[in-house]
Amino acid sequence: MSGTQDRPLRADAARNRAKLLDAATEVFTTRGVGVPTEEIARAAGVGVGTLFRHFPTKEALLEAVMVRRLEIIATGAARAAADSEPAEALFACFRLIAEQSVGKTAFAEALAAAGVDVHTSLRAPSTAIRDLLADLLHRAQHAGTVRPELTLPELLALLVGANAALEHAGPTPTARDHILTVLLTGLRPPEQRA
Amino acid sequence: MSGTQDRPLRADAARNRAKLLDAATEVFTTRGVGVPTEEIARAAGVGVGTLFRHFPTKEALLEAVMVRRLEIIATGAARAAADSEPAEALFACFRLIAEQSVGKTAFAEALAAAGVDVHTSLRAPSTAIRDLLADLLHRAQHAGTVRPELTLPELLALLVGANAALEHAGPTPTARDHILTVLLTGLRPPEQRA
Amino acid sequence: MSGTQDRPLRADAARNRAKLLDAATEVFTTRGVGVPTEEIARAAGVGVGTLFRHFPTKEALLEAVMVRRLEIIATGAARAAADSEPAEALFACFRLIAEQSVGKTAFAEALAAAGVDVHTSLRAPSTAIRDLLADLLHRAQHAGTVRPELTLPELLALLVGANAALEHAGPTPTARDHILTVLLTGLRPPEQRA
Amino acid sequence: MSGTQDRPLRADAARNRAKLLDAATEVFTTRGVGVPTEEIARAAGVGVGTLFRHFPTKEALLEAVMVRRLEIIATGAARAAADSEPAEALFACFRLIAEQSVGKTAFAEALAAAGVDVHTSLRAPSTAIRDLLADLLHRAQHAGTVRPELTLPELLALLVGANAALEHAGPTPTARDHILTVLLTGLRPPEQRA
DNA sequence: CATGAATGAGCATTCATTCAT
DNA sequence: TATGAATGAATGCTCATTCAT
Repeated sequence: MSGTQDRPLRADAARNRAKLLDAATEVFTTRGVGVPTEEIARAAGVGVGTLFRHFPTKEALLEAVMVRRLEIIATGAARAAADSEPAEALFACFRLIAEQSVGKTAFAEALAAAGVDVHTSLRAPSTAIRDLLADLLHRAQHAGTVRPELTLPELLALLVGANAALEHAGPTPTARDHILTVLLTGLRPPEQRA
Repeated sequence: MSGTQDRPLRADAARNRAKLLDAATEVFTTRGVGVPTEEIARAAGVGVGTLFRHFPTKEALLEAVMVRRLEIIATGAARAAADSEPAEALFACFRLIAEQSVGKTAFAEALAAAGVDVHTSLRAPSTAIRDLLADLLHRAQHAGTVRPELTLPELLALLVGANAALEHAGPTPTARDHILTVLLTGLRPPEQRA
Repeated sequence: MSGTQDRPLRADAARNRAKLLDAATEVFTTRGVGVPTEEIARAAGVGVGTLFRHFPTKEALLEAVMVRRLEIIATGAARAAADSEPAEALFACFRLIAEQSVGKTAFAEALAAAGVDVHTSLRAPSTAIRDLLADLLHRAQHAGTVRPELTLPELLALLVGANAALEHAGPTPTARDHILTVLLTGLRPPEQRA
Repeated sequence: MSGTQDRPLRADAARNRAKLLDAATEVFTTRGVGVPTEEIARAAGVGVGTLFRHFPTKEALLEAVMVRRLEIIATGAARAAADSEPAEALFACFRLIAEQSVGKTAFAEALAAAGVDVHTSLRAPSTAIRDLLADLLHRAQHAGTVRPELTLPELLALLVGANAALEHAGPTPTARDHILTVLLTGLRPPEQRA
């Protein structure tokens, strides 16, 4: 269930991998993708060597960070899809993505890639999300709660846009609400009202 | 009226400056901000030395590129504001910004900065845009054609979002239209219809 | 007791640091302060990266070289002061400095700085030297073996001058002796004779 | 009378040459030999192009500056030699050189070169000085007013040393006097007194 | 296996010198 | 002829990646 099957991974090695992933997420998020690998290693409390043992490349590390985020989103999105009616679930997805992407335009780019090419390890989770959204979109359109002319790629683009807008809006809840309201209202067909 | 008063600039020097600005815009846009300065110089058909004579720093060059974009937007936005009623003008601004920002998340960040700090030379044009949008927003809200609870920062965030969404959507006109429609419809107050 | 407390430094790292210091001393001395850092790295048999890991700046490297020289001088001067009577000790200092400064006007400048500002790490050893010389000067003047009107700054200037003269005189022992004799005789008060 | 015979040099060209020489002397002296050529051109109130028309190389300019200094010294030294008895004339030379060399160890190096190789244009004036000093030295030694064992190279080295010492001592007249007194006294033979 | 020192290609920037205006 | 813009080799420094300890 967790990607490629390497041998089980010794307890401490697994711990280090996790520490690295956490540190990388934190550091990439707050200080950008430009930070030296050494910083990340330091933040994780390990040496660079260890970092490179777990992730053969800086890019691989970045990828792993993104995979994890995508998995969280996929899980959340699946839950939302099960619990609510389609348009509400879509709303929930916008929120989820926005939350997972705080401070992370670079991440949006990755999500963006969901529509096109991606590094292999991103394929699985992003396809999952994509399929789920496709399903929600169709169902909502059938239910007449989302504009019928919207295509999946357009919806993905809007998700990326939502992410960017919320990232730029900062943490104020009111602002975030207003922005999401605009987007969500816009998604509904003309004869509907929120 | 246009910043620091340098001497008029010799004909060829001006030509080179322009070539550099064009090349930088192109290269930064298509290949990101990470490209070596030498690439840009080469693309402009000049030596690195020339680049640095005109822009003392890579950052300064980036800034100049952004200033130019902001100025184009400001001009276009002003024209739109004069020609149409407020909500339509706002619509026009979304388009303008999206067009000027093709392939340019970094640029969106700059626009974003319109709301916060900026390098001095970005101040003027971004303030101009900001003021114009503030005016349009107020007028549209008075006219009842835009949701009354929206604030200027929120509108700016939505602009950034629109930019990101359109950038990700690619050049297909239909997709772009659908996306803008969603956003614009969402901006209108509940009792209005597009 | 020797400045900033870094961790003990791994064996090979220490070896490289030493190699760098030696190479830098040699290269700076024979070819001037203008040599590219790469030359120094090559001379030390390491990569540039290593050089910059040990000394964050070219200037820092130069400083380290000077600190070492000053420390050697300080040690030797202290020994001389303990062993001989003041005027003789002063004589010994002139020699010491001249030996440590072969081919090194830049170094003289550093010593010069003993009288004025200096980078922090040069402070300690240069102050030590300065204090020692101050003491020797006073004692010699009390003993009536050095001109009473001479001040410490003047003595330092003469040291710098001795250094320059000997550097220019080259290695011939006779010439060096003659020069030192002139200087030392000059230091004695009128009613004394060498 | 002024080195290589180029065609007479138009009035304004001559003026520019002079301005450049003055500016270079000033700038090299106060800010070191490292200053960009453009600075010097600016200080002279001309363009770089003009600088390079007059002096084909930065080094050539530096050389010209030194030649002029050497000529001044040579002239002064000649006058001193004519006016006073040998030891006094030597004293005068030390002063002269020190004055011409304010802030200029680099210059001392050049003078130093008087004893060895030199760029061709420095040959003439430095030889003149050298010959003059040789003559003064011999006469003084015959008169018994300078140590008999001193050779010309040693005297030159002492001049360089004097220059360095005075440069380091700064402008205070007392200090300069004390230093010169030490040196001059040291030059006298044991049985003499100042 | 972890560590952190070593490596060196890569990059921004400077500056002596040339050449179009 | 004077000007100052253009040139590009050279330099100090960084950072992903490797490897000895």
